[in-house]
Amino acid sequence: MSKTLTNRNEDYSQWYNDIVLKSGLADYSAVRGCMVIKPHGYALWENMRDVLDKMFKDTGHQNAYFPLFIPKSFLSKEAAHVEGFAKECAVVTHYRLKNDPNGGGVIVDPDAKLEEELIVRPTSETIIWSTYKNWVQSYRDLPLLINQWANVVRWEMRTRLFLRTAEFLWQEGHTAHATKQEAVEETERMLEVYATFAEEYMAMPIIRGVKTANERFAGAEDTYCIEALMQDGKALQAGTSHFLGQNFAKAFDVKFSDKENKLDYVWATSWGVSTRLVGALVMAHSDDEGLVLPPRLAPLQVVIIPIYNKDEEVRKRIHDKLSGLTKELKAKGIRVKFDDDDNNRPGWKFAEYELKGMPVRVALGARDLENNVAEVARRDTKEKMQISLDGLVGSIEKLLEDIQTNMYQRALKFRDEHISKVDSWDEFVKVLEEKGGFISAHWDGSSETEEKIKQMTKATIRCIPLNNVQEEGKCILTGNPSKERVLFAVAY
RNA sequence: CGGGAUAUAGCUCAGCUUGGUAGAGCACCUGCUUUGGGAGCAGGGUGUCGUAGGUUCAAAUCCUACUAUCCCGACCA
Repeated sequence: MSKTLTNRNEDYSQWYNDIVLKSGLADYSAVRGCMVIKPHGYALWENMRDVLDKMFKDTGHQNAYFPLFIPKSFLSKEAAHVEGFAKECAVVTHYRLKNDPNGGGVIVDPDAKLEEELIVRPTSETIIWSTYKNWVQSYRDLPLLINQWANVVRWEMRTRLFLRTAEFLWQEGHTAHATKQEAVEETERMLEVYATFAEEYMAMPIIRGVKTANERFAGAEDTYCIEALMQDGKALQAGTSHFLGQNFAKAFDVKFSDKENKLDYVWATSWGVSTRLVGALVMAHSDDEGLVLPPRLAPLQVVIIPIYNKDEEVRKRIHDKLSGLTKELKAKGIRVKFDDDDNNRPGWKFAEYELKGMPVRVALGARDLENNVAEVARRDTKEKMQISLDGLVGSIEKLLEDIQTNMYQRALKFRDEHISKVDSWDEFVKVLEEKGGFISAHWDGSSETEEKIKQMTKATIRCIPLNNVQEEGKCILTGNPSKERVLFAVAY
């Protein structure tokens, strides 16, 4: 019983840390703010990456790879961009170590100072746009649709496993277009890719929206986002897609000749999701017994556990039956593990696979064999069923789909119950304190008001939902006129 | 970067007040018995007591500095 988790209701943060560590997703590392992603966590990320990668390619993008290091001067070319990232950049100043003449191991060789310092990329707009300058001359070179899978570094003061670490893995798409309209369409298209991924694969409902000026990406004209709601009532930005206008094209002088042979700057987008999605997945679905993973992303979808007894003949029959079942499931493309390891007993395995979030567990013992059934347990509801061995593969296939759907519906219900329409300041504060979740309220559109609300309540405007209903109202704080409601929440 | 806490076996922690040669549980290893919700018995190994100084005959224990981690703030995907 060494792996009991902190109760979700007692201490949500501690529960989150416990579950990430004990389910084997990740571990702390020797480096401040950086984590080790363990095989179970990395397998989850690989599945996310593979699905997204296919979606990117299906929408016409190609992968490429740009350097980890960015010359310091590049970063200062776009004013808003510098301001956004300067405070959290790791800087490389030297390129060589040497033995300490005083015997203290190695030291930085003071003679190996770089002429120009290098920044470890916090994001790659600058290095990429300095390159695009050479790639784009004519409208025939456009659109340029590139994505890269990479690691980035942002020197965060306070880190949390997956949600905010100094180094993280992500993908960043960077595209160049001939017209503003095309670029805006691309921005929206990729937001929709993220939304589809969140809903259909992560089983996580999200709200599509646009950020306010305060929350906008440094250097963007418009930042679109998908916002998810975690079980503790806090919001989490799960993906962003930016319309960059001509800001980077101007900063890096990326021009093209159009059909009329007129020179113009290209229009840009960038978009990204990160390993933060793993944290989102954990906080959206998991419970006090451990992870609950959606079948479409779970590293393993089905675990099969034999329950043997002393009888060698029965043991062999159980083993043969389950080996056969494993093969059949694999043939159907189901990710399955037959845990025939004799070192751990069934009870231990049940608990362990629940902790790891395995969607479906099949157990078979002598008793079941006699009745021609298997015990099938689903992780999302913890329901156990006796299912006939005849047609078991079909039952499991269907069950995996049911689980995927049920997880989404359950999260959707929770999310919808946690969007509160509020029309007075007192109510706003009360709902924030007592219920959490999204608050749909009127706002006068000014950054000052948004900032005040943030200081008073910690709540920020998560987004202005796309296709938002236009409705006359009064700002929740100032009483000034407003044309639409926006979504507030305390966020991760 | 400010406030708080912590640092001892792989993990969780006791020991520190009152200085005297390092402890428990879990995990691990061996064997046997077991196997339907984190097995039982027997035996066994495990330490630079976070790092560096200082006080002392003697430091896990007292003092100083440093480092790291966690929690709470400011900042952020």
